[in-house]
Amino acid sequence: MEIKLENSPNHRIAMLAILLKRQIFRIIAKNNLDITPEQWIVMYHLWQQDGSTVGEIALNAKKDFANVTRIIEKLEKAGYITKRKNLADSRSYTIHLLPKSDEIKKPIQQCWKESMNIAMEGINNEEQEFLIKILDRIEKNVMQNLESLQ
Amino acid sequence: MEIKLENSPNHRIAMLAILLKRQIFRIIAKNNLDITPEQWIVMYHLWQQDGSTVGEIALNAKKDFANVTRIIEKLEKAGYITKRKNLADSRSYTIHLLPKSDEIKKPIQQCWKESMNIAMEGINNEEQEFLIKILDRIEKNVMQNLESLQ
DNA sequence: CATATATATTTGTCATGACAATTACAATAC
DNA sequence: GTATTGTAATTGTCATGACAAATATATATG
Repeated sequence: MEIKLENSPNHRIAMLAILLKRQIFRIIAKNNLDITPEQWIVMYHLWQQDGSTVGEIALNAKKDFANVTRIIEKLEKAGYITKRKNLADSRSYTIHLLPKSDEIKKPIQQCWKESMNIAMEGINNEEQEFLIKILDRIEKNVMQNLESLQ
Repeated sequence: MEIKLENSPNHRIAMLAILLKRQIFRIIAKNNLDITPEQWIVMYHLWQQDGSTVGEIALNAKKDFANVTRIIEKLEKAGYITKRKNLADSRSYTIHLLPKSDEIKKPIQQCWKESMNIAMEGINNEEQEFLIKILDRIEKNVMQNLESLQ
């Protein structure tokens, strides 16, 4: 049986993700904010838990350690965060927000909301919750599989 | 009101897409197939419509023209496809599948199915259809917005 | 027909994803 | 306490996404 990509949830999720990324990217650009969506996601995790290590951020954000290293490099150059030697384990660093990060917190959240509102137009709360629940289950399936491969 | 990324459908879709990409990537690698998921998507569109132009593929796959150009370059080097001057419009080229593409069609579809089965475990047809329908609606919202920005 | 505008593709550059290899330090085993 | 193994972070390399700029050819306008 031939595969139909249009009917494949995996593919549809992947493709929609690209479109959503494009959308938030343009909204951020339109607002002249000097940050990318992925950089913002790292900052978000720091807002939840300032002083996290690179590894903790990578695990939370389900990102590759190497990529988080490089995102942090850029955020550091931009003056949003700073790295300190971890006293508890000198292999690692703790990452800390700097005051400049406050400046973009609200505007970037506004961008996020704008993107959400566009994407979710006409989709009611009940449907959104159902969607999140299914995505949860798929994510669990995939995470379990990825972990079993290591 | 603070944003919670865990409850944001946009973010959950984007993150799940990364995990799904990682999964199909590893399944393809495990099977020693010399192709990437994105390269396969371009081939898929050619299987639907051999002789498409770069632009047609980009539109169908909702990809950036520049990126499709480079994916096609790689597929050409790998011997899966070939480019011919478009007689109807000499600015463009038509892209054609070569016999070698047949060799990977079945194995790569098998990888795709394996990835689907893992992701969709425990999620019944009705739920999958509901999911696709909601994704459809979100995609329409986002596409409409992206087009209005041009 | 000549000029202006539009379109198809390519090229350049940066950000990020994947994964492998490396480095530095920690923890464990003996 | 030294050797082995494990872990945190980094670096290298490639694929692909985004977008801007360049190139070649078509189309439209006068």
